[in-house]
Amino acid sequence: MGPIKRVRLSERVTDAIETMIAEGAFAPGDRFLSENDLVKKLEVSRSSVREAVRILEVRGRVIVKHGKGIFIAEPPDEDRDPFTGWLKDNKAPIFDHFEVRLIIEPKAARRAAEKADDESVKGIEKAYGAFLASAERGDTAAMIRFDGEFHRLVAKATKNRTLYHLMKTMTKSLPEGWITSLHIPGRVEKTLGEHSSILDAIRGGDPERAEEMMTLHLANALKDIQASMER
Amino acid sequence: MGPIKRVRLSERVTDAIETMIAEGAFAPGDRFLSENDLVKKLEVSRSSVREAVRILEVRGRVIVKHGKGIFIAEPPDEDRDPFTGWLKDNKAPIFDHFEVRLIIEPKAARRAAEKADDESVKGIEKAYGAFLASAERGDTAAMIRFDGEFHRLVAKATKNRTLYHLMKTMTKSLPEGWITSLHIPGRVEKTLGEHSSILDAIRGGDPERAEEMMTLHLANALKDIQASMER
DNA sequence: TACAATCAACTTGTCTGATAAGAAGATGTC
DNA sequence: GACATCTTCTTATCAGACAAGTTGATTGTA
Repeated sequence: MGPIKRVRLSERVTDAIETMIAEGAFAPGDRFLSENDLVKKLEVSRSSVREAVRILEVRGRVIVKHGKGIFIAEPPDEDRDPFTGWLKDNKAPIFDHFEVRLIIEPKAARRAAEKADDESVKGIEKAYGAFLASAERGDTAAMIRFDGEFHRLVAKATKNRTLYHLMKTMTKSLPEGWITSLHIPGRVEKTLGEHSSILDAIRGGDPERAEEMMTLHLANALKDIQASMER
Repeated sequence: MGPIKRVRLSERVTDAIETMIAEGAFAPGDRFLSENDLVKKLEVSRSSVREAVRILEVRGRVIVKHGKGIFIAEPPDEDRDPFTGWLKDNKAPIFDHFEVRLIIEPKAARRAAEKADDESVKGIEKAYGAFLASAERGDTAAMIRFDGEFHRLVAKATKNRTLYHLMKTMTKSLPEGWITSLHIPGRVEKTLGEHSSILDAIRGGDPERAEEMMTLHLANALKDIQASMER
């Protein structure tokens, strides 16, 4: 074990406050504890509290108003960045999103079938299982999560970390429409079947089929989304 | 005119410090003035200075080290997304980088040949011309820039903004090795020839050839880099 | 001389206690 | 009821102290 990291008191106060907020006792817009309350509660000096509050203010977690108090800020649009940020700001047309994924993912599946080791396969199986379980209890939010996880792990199995991180970004900022796609009648069942085929191909080391199945999967999903949008 | 905005002293100190940094007397990594120096220079209390420094630290402009001082931070790599950030932090292996680009870019070139309008073609021609001019005067830095520009504009010509922004991210954070690739004897001339072929195919609306030429271009570049690394 | 321990002088980190100033409700006067 | 004042919250700033990390010079010793 290395030397323990000395952490500033003011930062521990920051953590403490963030924890309090995360615990849910305060809603955005609410007044938070005053500086003096925090001094008493956390038993630190006012300087430390003030520096902690400054930090949280810059981070956009609270808003401080002279004479009035400390207020909980609106939850910041998490994770701002050009690519991710752009995707979120512009609600990337779902067409564009699919066109890119239809280019990348079949090849990713191919490479995965060529290179995946036991551990990678196990991970993908687990994501598939989690998706299945979520589907059985009708938990759409969880399904979205594990669908993304499935695709990310396929990318990861290629051992190409650039590819993996790219897929991570793409699956974590999906365009509108994707969210509702799992509500399309039959889409969940098809997804399960298609994922299963992809998984089989990767497990069996069949690059050709892996690529083909991934293409099919994405093309089917796109087709269903298009159809549901036309109604 | 409305009521003037009361601005906290600590924020004015923040501005003052940022101005000092912007004026260029301090380079990234340099030690900045100490808290006491700032107290004397700006004639404010140490609390205000400390809060200002806290703000700048959270914003990533300075790094504070206990017992050592305040240091100018590396200019924040604007464009931070998990993907961009990861690329920069991890110096993506050049192999991974090329594998991904070999997947994406030929298809991008194909789509560009299908969809490019006159304006897009003109932009690509311009980037090609700028690369050529840079090559003639041996300006490698400019060549790298216009090479990236060429590839970005091809992606842009597809009208797929997701694809464009993705390519922007990739061409703006190139792995080690890329920079030196243009120093490989003959590489510049080959690049010019290959770019020219790609441009012709896009201009002529020949998707098949555009895809093929882009594949060739990237494969050749990779081959040369590999060869030069083995020496 | 070479080397190690000690010391002195910086630095940032934290605490205490004071005053200034904004905000808002209570209070008193008209 | 309308309005100015007062009180009591709040945050903002100040001043001065001491703790603790870092570094380089000084000193002591072999």
